[in-house]
Amino acid sequence: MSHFGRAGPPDIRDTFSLLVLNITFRTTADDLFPLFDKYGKVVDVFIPRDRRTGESRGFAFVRYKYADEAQKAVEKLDGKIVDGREIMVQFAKYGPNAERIHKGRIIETTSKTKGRSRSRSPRPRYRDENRDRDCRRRSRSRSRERYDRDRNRGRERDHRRHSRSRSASPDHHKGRGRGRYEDDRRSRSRSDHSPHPWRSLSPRRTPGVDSPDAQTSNGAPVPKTVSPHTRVDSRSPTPQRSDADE
DNA sequence: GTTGAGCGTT
Repeated sequence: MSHFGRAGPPDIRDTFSLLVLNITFRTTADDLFPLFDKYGKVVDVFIPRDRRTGESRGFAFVRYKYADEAQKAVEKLDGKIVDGREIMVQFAKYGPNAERIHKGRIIETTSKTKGRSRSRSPRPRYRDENRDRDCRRRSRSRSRERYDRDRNRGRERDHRRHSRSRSASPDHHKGRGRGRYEDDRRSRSRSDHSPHPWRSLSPRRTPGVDSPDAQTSNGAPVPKTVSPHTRVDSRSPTPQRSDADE
């Protein structure tokens, strides 16, 4: 009973799962256990963490033995400042198994409440009036993007391997982008440095005849067929890419 | 070393 989650689900017969959100990434199950255990009998505390980094995802699941205690903990701990962050405690909606949830929901209002005869709303909506709104409004940033991207990458990694390896991959973009970037940079560098070297030189050096002079003056094979098209240079070395890419 | 919407493991 020291490490929750390590031993897996101990016993979920009549336990109520509470979802603790907005907890710090440093908060561990051991830190939440005493906190939640104070308000009721906590059978298990599990904090889903990343498999790659092992860091907490920012939410934890607290399993209570009795619904009344769980409800009490929700009311008491919801909005409590833990580790400098306001945590949000609410009943878990989605569970590892749908059956469990179905049962949990029923149990939530029939198992232990039958003796209490207390009609409490299974849905903690009361906290949506002042807490949720404030909490959501107070913080919302690009973190979701990062997580979303991370999750997609880890999950769709297999999928992408099977179907498509190229599309919108930052990794690929970087690996291959370098080659293209070099070309692009080369062409752009020229463009930036001198947008039209032959042009400014041709008309000035040999007004009236720029074709023959441009060739020898620049020293580079620059026929009139490719004068204003600077991109052709960068696209030339990668013809298949353009075909496969788009 | 970081981040902040949401829903879980042997």
